[in-house]
Amino acid sequence: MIDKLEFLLALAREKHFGRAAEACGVTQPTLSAGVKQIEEQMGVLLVRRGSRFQGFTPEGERVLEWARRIVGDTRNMREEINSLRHGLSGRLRIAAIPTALAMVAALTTPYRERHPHVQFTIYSRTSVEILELLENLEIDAGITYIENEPLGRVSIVPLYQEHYRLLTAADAPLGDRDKVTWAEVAQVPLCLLTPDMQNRRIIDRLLKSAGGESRPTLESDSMILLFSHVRTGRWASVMPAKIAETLGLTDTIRAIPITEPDAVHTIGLVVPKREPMTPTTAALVEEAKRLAPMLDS
Amino acid sequence: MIDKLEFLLALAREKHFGRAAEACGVTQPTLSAGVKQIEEQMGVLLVRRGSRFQGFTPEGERVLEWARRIVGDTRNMREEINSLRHGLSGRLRIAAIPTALAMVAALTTPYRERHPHVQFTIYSRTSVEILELLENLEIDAGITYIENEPLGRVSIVPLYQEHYRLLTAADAPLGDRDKVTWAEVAQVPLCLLTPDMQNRRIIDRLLKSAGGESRPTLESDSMILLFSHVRTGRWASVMPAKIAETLGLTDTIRAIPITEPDAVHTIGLVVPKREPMTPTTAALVEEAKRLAPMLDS
DNA sequence: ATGGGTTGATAGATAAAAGCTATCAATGAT
DNA sequence: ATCATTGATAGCTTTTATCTATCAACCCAT
Repeated sequence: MIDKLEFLLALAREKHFGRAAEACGVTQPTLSAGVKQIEEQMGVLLVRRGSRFQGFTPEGERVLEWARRIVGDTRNMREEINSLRHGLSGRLRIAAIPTALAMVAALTTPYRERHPHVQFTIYSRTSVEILELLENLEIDAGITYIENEPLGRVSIVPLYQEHYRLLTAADAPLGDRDKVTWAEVAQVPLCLLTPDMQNRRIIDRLLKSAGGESRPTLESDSMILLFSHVRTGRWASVMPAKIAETLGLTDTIRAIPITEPDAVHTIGLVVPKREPMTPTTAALVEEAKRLAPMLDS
Repeated sequence: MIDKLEFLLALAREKHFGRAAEACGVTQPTLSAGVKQIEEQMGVLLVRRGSRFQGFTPEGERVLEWARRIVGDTRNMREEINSLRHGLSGRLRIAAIPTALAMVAALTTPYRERHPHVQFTIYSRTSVEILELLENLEIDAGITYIENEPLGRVSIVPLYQEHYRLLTAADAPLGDRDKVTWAEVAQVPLCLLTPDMQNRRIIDRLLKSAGGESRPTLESDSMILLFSHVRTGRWASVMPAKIAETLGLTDTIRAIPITEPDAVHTIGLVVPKREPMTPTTAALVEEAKRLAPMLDS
């Protein structure tokens, strides 16, 4: 029965019987039969079909919601019992927005000290994708912007505020300043993240409200790429302070605080709201709470 | 898998492989195999055995906790989908303490007006039993004392305060009074519930703190029996006002308010704390909230 | 229109599992 | 010592799950 519910979850993610089957490690007829069996047990059609997958019926959406919970709890049970025997172990799957990647190490390093048998998988994803992954139980925790998160579905631990820096060569325009305003930054050609990233949209908004406009000369979804360009001394970029510091400043490249406003958005750890959590996730939340006061200096 | 978890729940209730199997509608070897299979999947012994059932291991207790949740959610899912198709239907199982039985009709009657296809099963149980039944998913709701309930496990809707009455013949001692004190009541020989009932223990406490002692001339676990004795005119009893009024007063039998203190304990509806609730249970909670202000007059 | 490519359903065979009956071994009580 | 209770085990049967192979509907591009 629980396996069948997993079929349903896979189908919701993949929106395709064949791929869902593959993801579950069964053949397509098996998955089809499984879905049909749930439908018979419930006495309702759950999937809208018509020679191809066309989404779920309203009843299907409800069953899906329950399935997420039931399947999730089953996994949590397994993990908890495992932890009782072997201490914390298993794999912790975390997704973070690119600008937060640099601080993940601040979380994983002390975690690993305490629980050496836990393994990590870290994904770099957009904030929207992170929420989807959380929904679908594909990750255990996300690190992302915590403003306007749908409370009730997730638990949140605030970690730090994003302070922005203008990264530029010391001999470039504005390169000699101790601080700059967003209005000034708007005059400089920038390397920025692609517009599907929330960080980029935030920067766009800040530039716009300072009377400027966002016309980046270069876009990428990789912070490394942006930084490597800045490092040549010929490009400039805007990055959160945390990642700018981590990437390492040379004497020729400066990270200049941008003010008015100084900090706007908060980054936090986001985990599925479910009591009790898995022991590994609970430990991560503990670690985040421990870490938070040390970050926001 | 879920069936196996149900085996475990049955075993926890029945504390006996044979009876648990019967309750699940399978044979004893089948249930034994099911339990063993979960143990293998978890990699831990869950049940302490030794030629007979000896309870659960610590891991077993944890699995049991999860099993309750998972099995409960599965049932809730089924019921919710059913409701989407047929409107509210099914059976609502409620247990109430004896002194609250009289007011159950105030809940079920308007409920039935709104949802005619829902059937009821009402049990008369002690407050302790009610909590056990709730734990084991054997009832959907309880009506009991809500003081010192373990919050977190259950949701509570207060319904009314218990006001006590001395039931006695008009021509018996105290029979002519408009109100009496607990100290005075302590002087009268009474018919009371058996000491396993919380109501009795409450009355004992009230009598004791008024300097009296509880030496009932007659004990029973049935309110009907107590009342029928009072009705002969030769016995007296202490009952909550609600049930005294419902049982019907004659001109020879009076229900005299007992003061100092007047009311102490609150009766409420208690349902498993789980979001979302089954639609039938949610509707019952609604009904209780609607009813509560009308009761406490 | 028509043919190739995709998608999910169906049929038939086989393997896996779940369940039953019958029986046994261990334990406790009389 | 004997008997009753309780849960485990063995052997067999039925049911369920899954696979491979194939089909029908549909989409799209020519």
